Amino acid sequence: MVDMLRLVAYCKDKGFVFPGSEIYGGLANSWDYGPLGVELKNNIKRLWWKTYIQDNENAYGLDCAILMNPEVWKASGHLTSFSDPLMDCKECKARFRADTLIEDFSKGSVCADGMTNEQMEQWIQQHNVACPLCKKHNFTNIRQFNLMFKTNRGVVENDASAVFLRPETAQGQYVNFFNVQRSQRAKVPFGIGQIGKSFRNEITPGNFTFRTIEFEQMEFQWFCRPGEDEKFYQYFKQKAHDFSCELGLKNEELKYHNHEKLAFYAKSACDVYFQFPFGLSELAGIHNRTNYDLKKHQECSGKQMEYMDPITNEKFVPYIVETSFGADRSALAVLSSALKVEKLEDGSEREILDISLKLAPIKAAIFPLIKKNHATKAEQVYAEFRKHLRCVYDDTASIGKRYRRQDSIGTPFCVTVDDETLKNGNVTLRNRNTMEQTTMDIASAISYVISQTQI
RNA sequence: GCGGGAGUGGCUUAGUGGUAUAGCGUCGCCUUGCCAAGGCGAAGGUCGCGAGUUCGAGUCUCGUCUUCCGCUCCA
Repeated sequence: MVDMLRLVAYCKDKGFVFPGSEIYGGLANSWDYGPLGVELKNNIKRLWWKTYIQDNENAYGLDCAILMNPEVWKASGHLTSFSDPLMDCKECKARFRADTLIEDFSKGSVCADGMTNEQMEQWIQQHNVACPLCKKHNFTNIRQFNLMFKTNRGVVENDASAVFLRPETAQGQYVNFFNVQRSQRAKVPFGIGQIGKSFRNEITPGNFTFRTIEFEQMEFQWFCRPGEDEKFYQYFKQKAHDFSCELGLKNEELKYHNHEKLAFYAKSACDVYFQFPFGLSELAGIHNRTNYDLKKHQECSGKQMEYMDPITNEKFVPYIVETSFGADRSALAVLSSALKVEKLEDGSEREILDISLKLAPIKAAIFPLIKKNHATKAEQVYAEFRKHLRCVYDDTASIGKRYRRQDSIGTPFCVTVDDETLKNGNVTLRNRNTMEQTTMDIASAISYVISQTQI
């Protein structure tokens, strides 16, 4: 596997990923997908959609608003658990939560929950609270650290108009549970999925596109009867594995970790880990969230969230098994897994993107064998191909160099136009995986490439 | 957020206070009948950004942004 520096350089060089706002010196943890990157990511999203929505019995798509009623985030717990009052010790540089400092110092006799930041600062000063690590008394002021991005609705900046950019897409599926159920006449168990951007104000440097302040999630929520949740949880663990393999990730690059320490909403949780160049890290998560979310929304909204089973006439708040894939992480995993560097005999190196035919950003490249003899015909062939497939045309340099260029970005098929094409319309189709060359007419070549590469 | 490195055409890089180097890549022409051949030519850099010191700064100082390594944090 290539190292991270090489991968980042490759991505910029070929047009997969560029640093965000680069001409202004960039913006930390933001990246732009280039011409090839957007094709790759779209292919990944299409494959996910096909796997989880299209080719899945009783599953429905959704595309929710990024800005939601702030009450949603109260109900989900994000407004409290995503927001920490932080203080740093100026002496030893350790960081603490102010409420934890107070509660630990008072041995639990003081509850800091109702205190304002000013009150907490005052309390810490009055009681001469020492740094638990270095025992000194030199804290910074409280800085409110909220993982959610806040913005304002309307023209007046005040708390009444504060709205948040969603930190996960899942809540959109939860609040629309009955809209989907009713409009689609869906029966539990059924699933709702969506692909969309989420935003988190992360402080951690990000390992390229692995952790960014703005990222795309592919989330699928399966709503089921209480008691069936563990069965479906096992089912979706297997499905996540199958999808990872369909991305072209190899068995030995994937690891599974069942959580013992669980988040407040989950009954059981499993993460899919991928061996990234910087280490083993999370690619996806499967969570049995129980009926926690819908019950919370029932409490907070006052709306009934109980489903009436039309066959048994039972009423229950559905359990939810969530499968959450990172779209950007998936793209990064695919690139990490596929990029190979070959050492040649003369000491130079060549890059090869050994990516699956379905995910390849460019499906075919069309070449005239000799520019001055075959360019006109080749341009016509290109015009035919691009009606059906994402493809490119290249008439520069030698034919071998053009093959190598396409190999370096994972293009599965190269189509060469030569004298024979001028005579009888046959082109030469070269397959990157097998290195085989076959001759066929243009229409057959297009059909064949479509059949091999479409999702 | 803390500590320490780094930033010169797309990439790699020379340059230790006196007019900005080269290779690769890219583009054009010639050549080339199938896996990075060859020849000729061209474009592309206010040296991350902003101040300061100096007659003069890519080079020294300060700030700032980005990035890498190590901590810290992490639904």
